[in-house]
Amino acid sequence: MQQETLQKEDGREHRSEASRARILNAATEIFAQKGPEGTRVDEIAEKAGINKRMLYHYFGSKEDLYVEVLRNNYDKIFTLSKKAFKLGDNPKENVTRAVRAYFYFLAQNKEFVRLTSWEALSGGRFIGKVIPQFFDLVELEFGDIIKDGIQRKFISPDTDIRQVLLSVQALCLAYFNRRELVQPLWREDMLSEEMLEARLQHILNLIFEGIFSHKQEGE
Amino acid sequence: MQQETLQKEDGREHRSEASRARILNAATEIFAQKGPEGTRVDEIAEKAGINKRMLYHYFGSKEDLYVEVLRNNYDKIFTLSKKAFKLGDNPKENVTRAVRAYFYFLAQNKEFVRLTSWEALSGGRFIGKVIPQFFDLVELEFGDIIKDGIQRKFISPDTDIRQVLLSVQALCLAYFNRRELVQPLWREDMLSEEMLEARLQHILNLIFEGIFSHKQEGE
Amino acid sequence: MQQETLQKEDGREHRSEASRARILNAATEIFAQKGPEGTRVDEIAEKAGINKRMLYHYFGSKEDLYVEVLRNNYDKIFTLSKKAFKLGDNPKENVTRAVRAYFYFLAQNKEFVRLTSWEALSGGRFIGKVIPQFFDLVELEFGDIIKDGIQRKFISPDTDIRQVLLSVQALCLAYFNRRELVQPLWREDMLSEEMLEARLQHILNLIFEGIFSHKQEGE
Amino acid sequence: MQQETLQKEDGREHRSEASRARILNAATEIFAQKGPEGTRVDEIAEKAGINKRMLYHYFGSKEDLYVEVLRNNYDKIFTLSKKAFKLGDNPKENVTRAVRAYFYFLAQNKEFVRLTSWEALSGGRFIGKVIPQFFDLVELEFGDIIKDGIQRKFISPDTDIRQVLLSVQALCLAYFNRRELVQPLWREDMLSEEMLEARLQHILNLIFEGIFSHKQEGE
DNA sequence: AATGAATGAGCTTTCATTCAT
DNA sequence: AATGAATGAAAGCTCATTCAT
Repeated sequence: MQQETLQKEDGREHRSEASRARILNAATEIFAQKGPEGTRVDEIAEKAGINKRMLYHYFGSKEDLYVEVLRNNYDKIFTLSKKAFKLGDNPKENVTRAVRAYFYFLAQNKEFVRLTSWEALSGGRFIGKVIPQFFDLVELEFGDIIKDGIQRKFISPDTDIRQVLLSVQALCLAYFNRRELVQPLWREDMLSEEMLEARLQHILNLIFEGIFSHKQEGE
Repeated sequence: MQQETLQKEDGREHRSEASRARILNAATEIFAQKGPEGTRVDEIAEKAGINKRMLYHYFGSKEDLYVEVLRNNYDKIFTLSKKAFKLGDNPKENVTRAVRAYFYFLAQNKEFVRLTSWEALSGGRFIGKVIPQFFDLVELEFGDIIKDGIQRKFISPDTDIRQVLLSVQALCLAYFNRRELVQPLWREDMLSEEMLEARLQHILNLIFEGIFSHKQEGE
Repeated sequence: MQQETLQKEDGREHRSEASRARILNAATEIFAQKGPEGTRVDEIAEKAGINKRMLYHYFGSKEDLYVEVLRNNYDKIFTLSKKAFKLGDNPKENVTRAVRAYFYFLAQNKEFVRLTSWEALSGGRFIGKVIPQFFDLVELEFGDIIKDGIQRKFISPDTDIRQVLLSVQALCLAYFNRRELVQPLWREDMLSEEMLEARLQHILNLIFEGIFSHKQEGE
Repeated sequence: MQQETLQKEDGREHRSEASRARILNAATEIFAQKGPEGTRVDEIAEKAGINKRMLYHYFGSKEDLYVEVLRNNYDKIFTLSKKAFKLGDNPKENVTRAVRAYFYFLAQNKEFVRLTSWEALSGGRFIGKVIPQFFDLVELEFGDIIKDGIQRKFISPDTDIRQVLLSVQALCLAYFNRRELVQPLWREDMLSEEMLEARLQHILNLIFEGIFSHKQEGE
């Protein structure tokens, strides 16, 4: 079914590559918006401006196309994690840098956020085909940062790294995930630069300090 | 669409009520599992052990049934928030009590968690019909707890309550939401009593202290 | 199926007779309005204010009920024809009397008009069960009137009686049949006493004189 | 609903047009036979020899298809009225020509006759979507003929044109409408050339003379 | 490489009818 | 005599997929 086009380095057939890309873009947008079940093949074809038949020509089936969309999006974060998560000397700065990178990646990849959520709800039914040993690749690198923080005694030694990873992810993702639901109640545009930065600072603050002021607590 | 068969005090329509309830239960389970689009009416009917026709008799349409399922589940958390969020004297204890109540409510209402998520993804398309001014009703009460914490100077005055609410919700929900995705990587059963309590402690710790030990930081 | 209630002269069970009558009335109205295919059994039951089950108890099936409705309505015109079509001495008066009787019968039996039309369209599918040798019983008597008119040389001897019957029927029926369609174009209320009488006069005039004035024609 | 596939002058979509036409033909026949309620979409598809899906592709819904069938048939009589109802010098000939044209149009358009009747019974529910200001377009032109007859003093000045139109229509339509019902009683084939002509002559005679011989009457 | 036309399986919904009391 | 609850068959409609060019 899944006809991988192998003509990448022969330089001919721009048309075909272009068509394939347009399908993939359209599919990404619609799958992200409506989920795998809610998406209609016709809608993708129309949005891509190509004949529905080509979609099957290039991707084999609706499901295969969806998987391809997932792969494509996970490649992005894989790339990010490779680049942005260098381990520096200062654990706090390491965490700050990584969370910031992750948070703004999500801000700029709306589709990624939603695709992840659909996947979470379908219990990773499809993602398994993309990343057999799935977990957000980010976690690997980020895990190392936490480990390093523990070794350097900045973070308590009995910290469960998995919990931390889950929490950081949740704190970042939720802002975008629940945005449509809560936007009506927040006055400001939640995607404005200021609000994004405000959310990031809230997250970092939470991670480093919690919300309870320690002087009070220490009394 | 004839939702409420009027009780003519002759006590005979138990059957009717029972059928209605069985449909609602089956629907809750399947809608939670597969989402509004992925759910098949036949499957609900089969699971409820009734003729498909009755489903339309009692609920009018698939969509109306879904909305009814939502309403039913939101009633539960509404009840919870009324009961569990009394404001006591100690802000830290208030928060602890509320978070614990919310977290264990989620632990015990798997369907609620998933229904919420489907709704978030569909941009609250249906929930609007249930709660016109939608937001997790919990937020209202929980917000008061935070406000009180600020007034008593346990929480910094420039704290954005909305951010806190979003974060607490995210920290609790994510554990159940992403469970299916990450379970393979965690050795223990994430729903065991110990693990649930461990997660709750992690969340409370994060809220009160953050993950960075302050002595280290303070050096 | 068709359970003819045979308790007519034992005087007991008024309730049952009453129920049967209410079903028949409701059915008559709705069948006349929407036709055999467009009618819903539930609607009849609701209008009759009885349980749907009784409908089956008394009439066996939807179709049998429809046939019963037809029989009931044809009885009316049968009765009419027995009463109103006495053969007098003056052919013109005979015709006038008969047409008037028929026309006003239609005016007062809206349902009869419509039921006849549905039957005509279904090719007498059901009426066959009521009147094996069907034709509007009126025709028999009216036919005699025309025959008499011919014998007395008031009507041309080569007149085809069947054509005349068909025409008279058409001229009367059409006024009520097409009323809903043309009413918007006629200013007056087509069912007012004046307009009814006007139509009757037009029909009689047409039958006796045609619409072309003979003086002109004779020139 | 995508009714008109735009001709891209490459002449290839004959198939498409042909399919559309076959659906329309099949639909016309079956809707005429069984009425909008009695018609089954599957039956149309089977008769047209196409997949049911295409019917929805071309026409959107069963109801829209029905409306299209109506439009299509009313176009025919519109065309007729444009062509056949020229106003000549002799009123009697004008009427004769028009009635003949109308009568034979009905004889040759069995479906039109029945579709009109279904519409009349449903109170013009659908026709409204086709001809907003509905009335048989014929009436317009025919009305002019009568008016002209009045002006030239061939027809009495107090004649109500609406009544005449209604009557002429009724006299023509009824012959075809009630044919199925009365055919068993007439020996001859009512659709034979001779019988058609006989009916037309009867109608014309009725219009011009009435059925009562004037010598008798005049005595 | 690309397309318009077509399809079959399956979905939601409706309806006349019967069961159990 | 009367009823509320329940049903199976079939209706209208949709969707991913393939055929023919």
